[in-house]
Amino acid sequence: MSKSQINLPKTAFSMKANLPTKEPEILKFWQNINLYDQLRKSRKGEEKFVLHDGPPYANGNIHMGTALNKILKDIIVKFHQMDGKDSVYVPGWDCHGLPIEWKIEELYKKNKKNKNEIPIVEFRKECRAFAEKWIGIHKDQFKRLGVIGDWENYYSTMSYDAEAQIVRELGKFLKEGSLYRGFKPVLWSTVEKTALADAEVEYQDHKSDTIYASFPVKSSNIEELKDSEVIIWTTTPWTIPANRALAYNESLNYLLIKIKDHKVFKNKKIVIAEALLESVTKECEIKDFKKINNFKGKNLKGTICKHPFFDLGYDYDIPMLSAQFVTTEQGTGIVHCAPSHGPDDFNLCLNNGIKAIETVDGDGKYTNYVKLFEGMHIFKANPTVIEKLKEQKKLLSNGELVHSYPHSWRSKAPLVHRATPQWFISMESHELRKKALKAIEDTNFYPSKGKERLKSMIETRPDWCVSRQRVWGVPLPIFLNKKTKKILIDEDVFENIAKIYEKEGSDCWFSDDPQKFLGKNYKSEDFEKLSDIVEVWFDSGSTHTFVLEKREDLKWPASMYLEGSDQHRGWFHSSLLESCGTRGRAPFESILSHGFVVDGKGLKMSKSLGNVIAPEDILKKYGADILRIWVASSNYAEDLRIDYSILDQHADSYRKIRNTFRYLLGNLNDDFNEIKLENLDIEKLPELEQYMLHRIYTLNENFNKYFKNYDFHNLYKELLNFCTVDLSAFYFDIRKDTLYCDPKDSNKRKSTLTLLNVILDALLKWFAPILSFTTEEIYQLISKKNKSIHLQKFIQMPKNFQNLSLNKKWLELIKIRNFSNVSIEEKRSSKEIGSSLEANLKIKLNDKYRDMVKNIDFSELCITSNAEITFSEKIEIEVDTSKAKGVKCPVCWKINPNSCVRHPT
RNA sequence: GGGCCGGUAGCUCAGUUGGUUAGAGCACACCCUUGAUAAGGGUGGGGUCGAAAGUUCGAGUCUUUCUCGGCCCA
Repeated sequence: MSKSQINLPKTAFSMKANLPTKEPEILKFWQNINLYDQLRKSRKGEEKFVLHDGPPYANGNIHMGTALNKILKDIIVKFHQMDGKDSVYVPGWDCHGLPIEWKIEELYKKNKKNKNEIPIVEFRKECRAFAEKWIGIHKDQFKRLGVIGDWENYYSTMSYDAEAQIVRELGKFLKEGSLYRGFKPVLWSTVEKTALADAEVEYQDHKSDTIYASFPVKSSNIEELKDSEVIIWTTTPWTIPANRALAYNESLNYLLIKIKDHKVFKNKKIVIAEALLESVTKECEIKDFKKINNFKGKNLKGTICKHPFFDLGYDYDIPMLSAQFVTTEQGTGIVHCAPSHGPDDFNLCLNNGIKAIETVDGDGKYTNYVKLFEGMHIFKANPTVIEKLKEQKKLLSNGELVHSYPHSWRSKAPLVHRATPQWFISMESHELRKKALKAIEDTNFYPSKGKERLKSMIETRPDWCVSRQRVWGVPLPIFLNKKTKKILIDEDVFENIAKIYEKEGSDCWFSDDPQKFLGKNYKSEDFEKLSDIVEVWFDSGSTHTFVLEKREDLKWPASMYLEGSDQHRGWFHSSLLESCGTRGRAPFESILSHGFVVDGKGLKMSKSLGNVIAPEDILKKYGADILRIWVASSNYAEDLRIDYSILDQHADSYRKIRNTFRYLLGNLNDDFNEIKLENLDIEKLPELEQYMLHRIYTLNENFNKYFKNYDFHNLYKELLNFCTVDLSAFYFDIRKDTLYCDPKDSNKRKSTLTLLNVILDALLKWFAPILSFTTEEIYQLISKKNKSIHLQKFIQMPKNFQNLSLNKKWLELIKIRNFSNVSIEEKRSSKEIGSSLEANLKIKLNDKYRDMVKNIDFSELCITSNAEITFSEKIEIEVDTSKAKGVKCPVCWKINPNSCVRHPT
């Protein structure tokens, strides 16, 4: 007897994966066969699945979050493709905006160039080149992850047709009338006469005037307040003329006290927060007072006050509004709100129907909206304000304070918040909020909690400010009539501008004669051309218009938008508003949001913690398929943890899967035969094979169920368990004997090979969307047709694979097998036997099992040399193991008292 | 500081409307195998379900507080 008589597995599929070197070869293969084109051709005319790519910002190397996002997208796109749909993925990039502007400015500084001396058009060209460079880098990094898409025809928000379409979209809002001119406070330098971004601000110590001022109560739900005064504290007295409201905190306790010893406020009643009583009375030198009442902040609701300058013509109502930004750190627990001079104030007032106006001009002088102070510079106004307050007996106290205050990084001058003209899209004028909320109802969310998150943001958000005083972006296509100050609304003009941009891009807005854009019907001298640009969220919020609608290979609305959960505030949000405003519905049918990548302990990755893992490191050490397993096996509904120990575990699982494939290939000798499942004569197969078909059928059902819900971590787990539990530890182990030792023409062996073919086929397809590289490696080994695994479809499992009664029976048999294993293990640990083939089993079963085990050979099932069954009413299941006696067959290694029946010597 | 979401074995995850001693795979330990061999099989140990209090006959599941973490806003 020699080994030549047995059929040992033989395969070219190596045990060691070597992914970091093998994957790039597979990438080349995909490129050579033009996989993306083939994918499109293979599903021509089929139902489309369009996952519209949320454009990453073309700046800096990709990080784990980006990798997660792209891999998740790719997995979903591939799943739908294998499900038979035309599943199209067009990647895109977000290109305009401040971060790139800064990068170029930084370069200027290094080279001692002055931005202001460079023509805008030149500067913008450098921004464009910068973005282009990063698109190229990103593209290679994304491809390396195994992401398949139309990389040659990607989209970008700075392409000429994108810029043109953004103008058309804005034109729609302008025409409708929902895009209006309003005011919003921005950080402003009165020296440079310009707005500053947060990053251009330096904080330095500054000496400010401080005041405690009083606002008489006009009406209130609290009876005792009616002849009292509300006290506020501020470090910017010059904003008092712009006051429109007072803010309190619902959860604070407030006091009404009567002052007995103050020279001006003697016998007056004032309202302050209880927690600040001590500091206020001390600073205002109130020594003698009486607490009259205390009440919760929420009771202040509905209280109306009068402006301290009421008698000087400031005769409007000052409502008290609930706000969470009010704290007891300093002041009085009531904050004076000038919507034109603070972001908090602005938002609070806006939410309560009080809009900001232009109270201060670019030079820092009060405008004619401000009575008594018009033309005065705000930095010189404090003494006058204080004097007037004194005069009106509304000044409880004043002083000075040195504190940290924003200054310009250039001129070092102190900055102010100043309401500047901005352009807004109204949430109400054309029912945008209502439309958006309806659209959310019509959208599927994965996970479902995303719905509430987006909804609550839309419910409370203020009007959308779409203008920025910047350079690198799409110019707002707005002309103002110099005489009437009205916006020019003419579709022909918008279309003319769009046409020009399509040809030459939007740079010309800043350099060319305005007449070019106005066309023949208007004279440029009658109009002022705006130099604001569109905020970048409007750019990316419009991608559905210049990508989904414009491309023949896509569809509108998209089947899915998929991004990190931060994009509920970002791209999901802006796309929803843009689309609801212009098209009345969402540009997506579903939204999938994923959590953030955190380290192994759940902490966010940061340089200072030293817990950052770059995708590049993982690709080098493990390969993309391991990273893809990490994505598939993690629950994206929560934050996703990653560290090297987690990746090691996934690499172990990968090895298990790889060896499962290797067993299949080895026993098939790399000779795969596709089995026509519907022609399979199931009845003729051994029961074990029938049971395995049932398992495959069930698994496929679960697979489809999980896939429909985008529940990949459970899907992956089910596949992995199938490999380890059903195949490796059960079916493969049992059938080794048949595969190795039975004649090649035996029915049982042929049946087993049939199953191996079915299993290999199914596993390859089930795993292909996740293990894109490894399944391709295998597919190339067995198909030899130069076709990709990714062109295949999932297998439709015939209904007759399902056999519930057989399943029930085999669950019992497996239970008996487990009892046998425990019994064998006892003899093994007492050193009586080693291999299970050295064992004979005596299985005692309850009578009820009699029929069930009639045709079952437990020596085959438990991989022992012999197994006897007896029945009894008294027990359930009992197994005795004894050492097999006799001769070991040199072929099948079973021990027989006489010679082996299958392999006679 | 506010809003939202989350914390189940070393890891990745299950745990239905509250109902037996909380499950799976991996990892780990020990053993077997040497015809899947830098593989494969078997057995086993391991959890005060973030903490505390409460509701209940009964809580991983419901309520409150706290704590840790994440995202968004400020």
